[in-house]
Amino acid sequence: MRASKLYAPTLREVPAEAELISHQYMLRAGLMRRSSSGMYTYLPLGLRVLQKIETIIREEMNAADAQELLLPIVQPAELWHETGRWADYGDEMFRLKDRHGREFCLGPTHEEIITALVRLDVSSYRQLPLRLYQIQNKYRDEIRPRFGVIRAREFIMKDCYSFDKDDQQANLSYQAMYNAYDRIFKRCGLDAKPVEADSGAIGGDSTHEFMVLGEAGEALIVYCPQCDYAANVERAECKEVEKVEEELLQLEEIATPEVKTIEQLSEFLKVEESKIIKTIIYLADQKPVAVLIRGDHQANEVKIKKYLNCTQLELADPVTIEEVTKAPVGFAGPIGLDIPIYVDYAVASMVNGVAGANKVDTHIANVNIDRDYQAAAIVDLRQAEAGDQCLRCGGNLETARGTEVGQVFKLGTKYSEPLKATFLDENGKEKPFIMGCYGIGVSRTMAAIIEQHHDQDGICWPLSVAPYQVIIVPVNYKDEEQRKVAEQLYQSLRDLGFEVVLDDRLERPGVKFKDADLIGFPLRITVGPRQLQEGKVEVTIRSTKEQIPVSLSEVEDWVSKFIRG
RNA sequence: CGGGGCGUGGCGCAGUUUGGCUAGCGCGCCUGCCUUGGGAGCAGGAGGCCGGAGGUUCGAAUCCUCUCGCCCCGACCA
Repeated sequence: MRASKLYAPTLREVPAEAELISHQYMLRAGLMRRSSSGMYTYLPLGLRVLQKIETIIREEMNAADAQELLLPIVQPAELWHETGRWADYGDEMFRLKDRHGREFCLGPTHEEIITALVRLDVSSYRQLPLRLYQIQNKYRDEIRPRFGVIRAREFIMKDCYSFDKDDQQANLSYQAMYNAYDRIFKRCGLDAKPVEADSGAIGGDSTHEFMVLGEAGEALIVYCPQCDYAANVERAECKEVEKVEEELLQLEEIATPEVKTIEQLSEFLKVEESKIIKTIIYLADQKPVAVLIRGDHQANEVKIKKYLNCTQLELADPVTIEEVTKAPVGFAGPIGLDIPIYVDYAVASMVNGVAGANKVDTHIANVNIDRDYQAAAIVDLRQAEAGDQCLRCGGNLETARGTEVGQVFKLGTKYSEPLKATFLDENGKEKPFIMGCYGIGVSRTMAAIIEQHHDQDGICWPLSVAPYQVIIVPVNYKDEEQRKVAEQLYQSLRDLGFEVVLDDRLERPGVKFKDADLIGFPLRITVGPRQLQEGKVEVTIRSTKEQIPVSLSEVEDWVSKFIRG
């Protein structure tokens, strides 16, 4: 490709819309442009990167015995009614009607439609295991799209679904995908860490997320530096805490005018936040419940939701709180509450804690479980944090941020049962498929790669996903000798099957170097008067900025060795 | 949905508070000269319904009302 004809409009300045490095570089390097909030056009260079990533995914999926197909983007509402997700998905689903008034959605995911397909055509255990995947656009009307392609409303995803006859076989599918993901991300040059995760609305009992660690990440994870335990904080379990043996003191009301937050209370009473009981009133499927968390801990709504087995969980509004506690917001406490009280382990082990008195401007000291209030249950309800003990080895957990690039789920029969997708087993017995689903955010992976491979000058693409492998830059394209050498090299490298751009623009060298760095070609071959005198050109490795003079007769070999090893 | 901010040429911005005459600047773009190892220089030029609608006024980018779009924080979601 000749740079003079390449549609890669680079920008010198950072567009105001971009905050993340990856987002900025994707715009500046001319990989993509925004069309509307959360929707992007991929320009030729961006598309080439996507295709490289997709090729890696296809190779590994095929190697794991998955077969590619292509499902429709527009899906009928009926299928979603069968699983109940037409209602559950809520505003995040893009919905539309055809001219007859029939309802459809733009697929946010494809479990329903693939299960409906397989139930038609697969009826015997002999046809299993079956693993099917596609690379497709997905649509989710995110409440707030952000970070460019990382949280977009239209995005590209590889999704794979496995159908097995029993748990044992399903575990093999899960493991095969898990291993394939490891290889895929490695080949993309990504350092992706598998972490235990919560299964969320998709459902299922076991799941791992593949996280690319970095400041830009939206998810918080905890990991153990001593063993290989790693989990999303939403999922990470916290240990039961042993009760301190201490004398129970008498309840004592304390006037705390205008003291409403844990921080203020700790300051006011000169008491550590860990001695304070935080009483949070939630509405779980519209019914009020109280959750007790230690003052210095964070409530984990995913855990709460899961334990209560409710579909909706939200903080109660001030009116409800006053109704339930008979006090304004800020003075809720467990004593005398007549709604179910769910107590976190850490609170259950507290002795003589401080809590709200359910009375305006008042708190109570020396609150103790069982003696002063009854728990509906004592469970793990808080968010894990740095310094917590590792459940596996007892080490001290650390936290990190991560971007989720892939997730693997064991679904069980969550979809096959309601959709009546069954087969006959060896004994002629009808059984629902044991399913799994496995996603990779392809467009997001591109951004994640940039997050991990860039410097102040631009992107440093790993060879495996670079839009082109080499750029040839004649310092002065008008110079006859430089042009001749550059053109010859361009020809011979392309003949050898390399992906090459020739920068034939009549720009000054600085402009061409800046663009080459920004776009991030792994190799740059500079054809300039200095080296040419000695019959050489200069090869620059983008990632290290290393400059190597190579004689003209050896360039092809050098490049070949670098790229093909 | 709540809070905050922004919409002025392709990109980045000034001008808006205190209305005023041809709406500016930098970058990019076009033409010519010149230059060619890290975003050169000189000269000339193209390009703007000031997001949109309505209103106030002799006069609106500027004031008022409504509306649309975009970004950030949060709630949300995986």
